[in-house]
Amino acid sequence: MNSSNPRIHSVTVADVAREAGVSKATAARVLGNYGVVSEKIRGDVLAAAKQLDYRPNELARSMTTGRSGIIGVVVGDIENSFFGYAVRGISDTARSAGFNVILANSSEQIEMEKAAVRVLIGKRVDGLIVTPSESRDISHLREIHRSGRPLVLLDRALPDFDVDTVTVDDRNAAERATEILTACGHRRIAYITAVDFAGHEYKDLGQIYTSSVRERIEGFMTACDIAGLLPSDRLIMLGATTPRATADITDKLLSRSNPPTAIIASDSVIALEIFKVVRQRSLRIPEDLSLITFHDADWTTVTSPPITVVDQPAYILGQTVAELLIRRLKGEARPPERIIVPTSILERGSVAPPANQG
Amino acid sequence: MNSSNPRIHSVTVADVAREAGVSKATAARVLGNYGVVSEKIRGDVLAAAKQLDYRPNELARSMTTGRSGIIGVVVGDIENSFFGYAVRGISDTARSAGFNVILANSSEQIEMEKAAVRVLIGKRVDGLIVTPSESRDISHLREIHRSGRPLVLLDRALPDFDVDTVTVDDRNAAERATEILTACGHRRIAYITAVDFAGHEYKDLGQIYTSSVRERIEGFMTACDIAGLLPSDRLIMLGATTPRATADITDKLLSRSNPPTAIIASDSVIALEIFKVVRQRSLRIPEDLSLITFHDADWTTVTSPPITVVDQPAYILGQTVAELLIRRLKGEARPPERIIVPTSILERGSVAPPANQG
DNA sequence: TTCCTTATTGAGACCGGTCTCTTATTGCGT
DNA sequence: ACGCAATAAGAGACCGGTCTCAATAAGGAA
Repeated sequence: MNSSNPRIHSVTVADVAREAGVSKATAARVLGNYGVVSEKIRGDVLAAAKQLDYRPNELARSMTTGRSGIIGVVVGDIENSFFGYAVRGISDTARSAGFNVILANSSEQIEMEKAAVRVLIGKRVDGLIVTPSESRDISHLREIHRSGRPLVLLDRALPDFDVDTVTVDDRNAAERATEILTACGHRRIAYITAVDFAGHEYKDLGQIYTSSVRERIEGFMTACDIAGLLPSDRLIMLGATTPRATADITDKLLSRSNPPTAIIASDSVIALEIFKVVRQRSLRIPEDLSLITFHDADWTTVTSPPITVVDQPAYILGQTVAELLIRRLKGEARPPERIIVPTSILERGSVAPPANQG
Repeated sequence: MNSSNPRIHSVTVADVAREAGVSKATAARVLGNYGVVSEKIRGDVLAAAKQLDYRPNELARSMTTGRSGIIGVVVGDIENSFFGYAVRGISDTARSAGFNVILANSSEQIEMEKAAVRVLIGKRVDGLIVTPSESRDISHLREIHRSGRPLVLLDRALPDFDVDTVTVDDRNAAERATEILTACGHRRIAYITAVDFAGHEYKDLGQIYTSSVRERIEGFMTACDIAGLLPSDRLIMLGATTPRATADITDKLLSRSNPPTAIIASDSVIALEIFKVVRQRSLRIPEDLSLITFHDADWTTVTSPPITVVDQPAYILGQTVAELLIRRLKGEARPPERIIVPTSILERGSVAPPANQG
């Protein structure tokens, strides 16, 4: 990056000091708002600063103080409105506490996540908020922690990593959602999630390295078991990472000789695609297929019928995680906390008893 | 912010140099990847760096180079998915060119916009991308420009401010959208926008300080005039800044003795609210009311009927604006460019001839 | 009036990099 | 074998702030 950028010369404390006829140290005291300075001198320096239009260089300030006033945030996918709200919650909370936010996207890929963390550490962020995309390889997270920088996990807990964490009650939510379906009479239910895995075929939980996904699947299976569903009628589908993939998965599912009578989508992006496929096949919701999705996305209220959702308070989640981090940043020392934010299920019109069939 | 944070001591070039038994300058050369160093020494230094787990301090690097590798972005409202896509376009483009992004939200308020710009300048961003919320007070933007930092305007042009700008063809888009309605037989049409103004009552264009809004209104009015609508039947509504306000405006509009037979919404957030109010009043789209909105939000395809939209290529817009900025950052000197990205209208099912009435 | 305490201001080191300028080596032509 | 150019490594200044410590001035007690 050999730029011809002719180094922008900006006004420094030294310039202001000269203009005001005081030492650099004194000018710095006034401008940096620390130490003690007489009222007269303060006035002089301020006047000089105004005169020269002085703007503090936060970079230089950060260098000496060791504090950058920046919080690094790594999320899986900003395009997903769930994360959008969460990020907004983080930003608002951070700003009102005087912090800025640098955002990075991992696309749910561990390598991109590691790269993002490396960059943020390089930028000397004061602390990090991460949505870990895997629970297997967390060396980079342990490293953050070891370096003394506060870290808070968002939306996904890591079992063997004891650090501040804010999640929703995924297992319970999935269980309750599934229960609604089984109570309604559904005996063959699919759960579609974005987690990918070589082969796309679900075999057992050992494959699943993302904690929230894992918990949801556990909740789903628990509810299925309680209702006495056959294991072969619990259809767990992985790999809905793109609209195209989601459509293919849904298509395949609905083309079976014994298709599921209900589907649970792990996020609203997936649900939207499912909805489109269903409509394209001229199936009716909820008569031919019941649908429940995680996240109360805006579109779920304007479809016909509106969609029953697991409402995750994304904004609050972001707010909470930011507050936790900021408290650490302010020096609060306490054992790691794991906050679980409750969800609620908003029953709308997308669930009905299945049409009777084999 | 008196933190008890015990300054995190990190490994520096000096530490690596000592470990490798070379001078600081030499270590810096291999670590910073500049200058010439013999292969042997390079190996030694790299080994020492690995050994000590050296991580460069980007802050310090930025201080001397004067370049931070950060692009500052100020948008009106990240929650609006239009901006969401645009920001994603910016981030992706920036990252692949080696830049990071700091995001700030102005909530479409000029004072917050100014504050955001001040903070970003303080952080010594290399360049800025701004969605100006007003075209009246742009002193802070002129200042950025004067300071030698590249600035590119996104989505909204500023007539008297000649700087790189990327917008869509708002005037034309609005005119075409309106034309679709008039051609269909509509004679009383409302245009609802988020721009606020004391009194909320539209009087004339002189009130409108946001260029894209202004252009759209101009396009709207032009099409109405061509179709021979009475000026009093061009209903321009300001102040749809919150869901609540939008609902109120829509309610008031539909409660008139002579309600409009068609509505154009200036963004998808507004349209969503209009849709909800319409449905709540048990009116049918398009039989009782035609609706067109700017921005092809995901929900517009899953309603019954799906909504006709002005498709603004938000991601491309973001990509383009970032590319323009990065070219400047790399030292390209050329007269300011104003790029206008074309939009297209996706005709779906929300427009039909009005039921005949007064 | 003299000494000590307290309030201000100044001088200069430091943060962790980059970069210029020197100095010490090495290699090549003749 | 000698001189000169090219190459590699070292020394130290600098970026723009913060912060410690010393120096000076003013005020109060004895």
